[in-house]
Amino acid sequence: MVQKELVQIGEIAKLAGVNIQTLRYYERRNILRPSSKKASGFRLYSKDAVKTVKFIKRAQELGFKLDEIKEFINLRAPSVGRCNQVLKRASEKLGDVQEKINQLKSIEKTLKKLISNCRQNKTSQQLIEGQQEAKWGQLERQIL
Amino acid sequence: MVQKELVQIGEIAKLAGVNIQTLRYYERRNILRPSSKKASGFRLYSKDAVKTVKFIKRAQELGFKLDEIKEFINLRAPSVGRCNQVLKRASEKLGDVQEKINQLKSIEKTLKKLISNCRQNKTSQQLIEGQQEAKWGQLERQIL
DNA sequence: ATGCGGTCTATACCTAGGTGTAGAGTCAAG
DNA sequence: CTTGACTCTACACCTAGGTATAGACCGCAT
Repeated sequence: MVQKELVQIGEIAKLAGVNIQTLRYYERRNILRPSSKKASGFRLYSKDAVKTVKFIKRAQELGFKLDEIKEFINLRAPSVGRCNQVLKRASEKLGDVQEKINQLKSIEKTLKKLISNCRQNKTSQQLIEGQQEAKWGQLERQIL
Repeated sequence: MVQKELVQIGEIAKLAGVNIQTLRYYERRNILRPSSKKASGFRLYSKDAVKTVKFIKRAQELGFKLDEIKEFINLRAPSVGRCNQVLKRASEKLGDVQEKINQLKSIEKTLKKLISNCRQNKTSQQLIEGQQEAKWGQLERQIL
């Protein structure tokens, strides 16, 4: 009901910055299907597909597998009808996402300490080795 | 200067919940080396290695590649001496981490909306299809 | 001194997620 | 009605990150 404009696979690939083969692969994996096909077999995508592909790529960088990403994507389209189902899956996903956020925040905190430690080091040039060691030791136990 | 207690590879693998081969693989990749080796060639690890392995696994779930994780780990040990270097790498890493956090937060937000939308749906059972559609459309444009 | 579990190296194999290639069909422009 | 860019299917190949297997060695308890 939007995006009447259909484009070919090469256009989507270029705009989304991925290989054409990747799009065909996503189709095989049932992750992203073209809106339609010409009689000749040419795939036709709505331009929204670009956003979907970019979402997929972003989600991958966040450590989600393609199958998980598929679930994210499925949370919308087929949902009209089985809302309980969506509620369940979405809540699970939300938990995963929040867990990842917490893990990252803990890494963030450690990095910040590492950095501020290092800056102190710089200002008070050449600290006594012993103290230095002790500090690194502390951080080690936090980061790992 | 801590953890004098050295254990064999199988112990670390069991405690960290990974395959023994994985530890040998990490050694080949220079990500995690045993503290020492017996004359016989048996690897000996300090128990801290368990934490390191768990950190590696967590970082992988967050979408970091082994090479990136290696950098994280290297931010500590060899740092005594070249603090500027650490400062630089750590700041870059911090940026990456914060970017990931933001991406995840945006997904989190979308999921929350999806969920609350769905709950409304449930209470006001069977909404008019048109309105329903409109709502899903909105979310789609946010999530992707 | 021997049996048994743990470990060694080396090499082969596996899965996820693509990427490249060949050979043929499509289609708009000239 | 041909040419060049684009696309099709099918299949082979690639990288990262492991995992499995074979054949030999270690080391402690019986």
